Amino acid sequence: MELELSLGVSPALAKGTAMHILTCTSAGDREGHDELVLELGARTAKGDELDNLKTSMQPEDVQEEDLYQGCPQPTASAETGSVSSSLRVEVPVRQAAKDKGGTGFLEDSFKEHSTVTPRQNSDIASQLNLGPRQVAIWFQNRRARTKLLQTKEECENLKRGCAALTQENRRLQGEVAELRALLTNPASFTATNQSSVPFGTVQRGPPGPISLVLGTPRRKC
DNA sequence: TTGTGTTTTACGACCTC
DNA sequence: GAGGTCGTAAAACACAA
Repeated sequence: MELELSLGVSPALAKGTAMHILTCTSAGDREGHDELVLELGARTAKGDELDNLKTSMQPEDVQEEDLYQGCPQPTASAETGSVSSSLRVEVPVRQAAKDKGGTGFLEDSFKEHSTVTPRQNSDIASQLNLGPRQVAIWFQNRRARTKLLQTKEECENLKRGCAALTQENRRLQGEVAELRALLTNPASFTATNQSSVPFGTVQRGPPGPISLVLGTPRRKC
């Protein structure tokens, strides 16, 4: 008897790349019970192994606690041959990013330099038990995230600047309207609107352009 | 529990040096 | 050609209803 269960189909699976296989094999009859052998492996849909999976998913490297971190471990019943509980494989990079201290080893490396040389890449990969490609992709995505955050920040600054300019524009338009009103009806220049046009008088001179003369503020007595 | 929005991982296409 | 960005899919995750 051999059961093959597909686990955690990644997007790559649909594109013909990676799939995790849990193989459940019946290895004979002992005292009336089948012995169940569970194998966890990784292979692509084409049957070849992937670089990242080689390093992170090889059965001999994988600790059970790592695989089922935060999840109930699956139990296999020899009586029924059924596998219960939900199976979930922690994305190794996610875990690695959390490990090695609070901010994460990868984050620390990124703070030092946002790009890594192939040498640094493989160093980090070996320290975190990840594939070099996983590390490279993590840095790519991290750079993209930084850029996105910067863009958002710039966008917010521009919005703020725009709002301030709009406000200033409104104020100036109001001033222009008041001054225009003064030009058409100077008699309306009362005490109330004097305050809104401080220190200014409108002079009507000889025919030609009308000028606004700014004076000095009057002292209160 | 479920629906929904966000984040993370991974990839292919394309670009640049 | 190596290594970068960009756009995207899908899984994982967070959280409100």
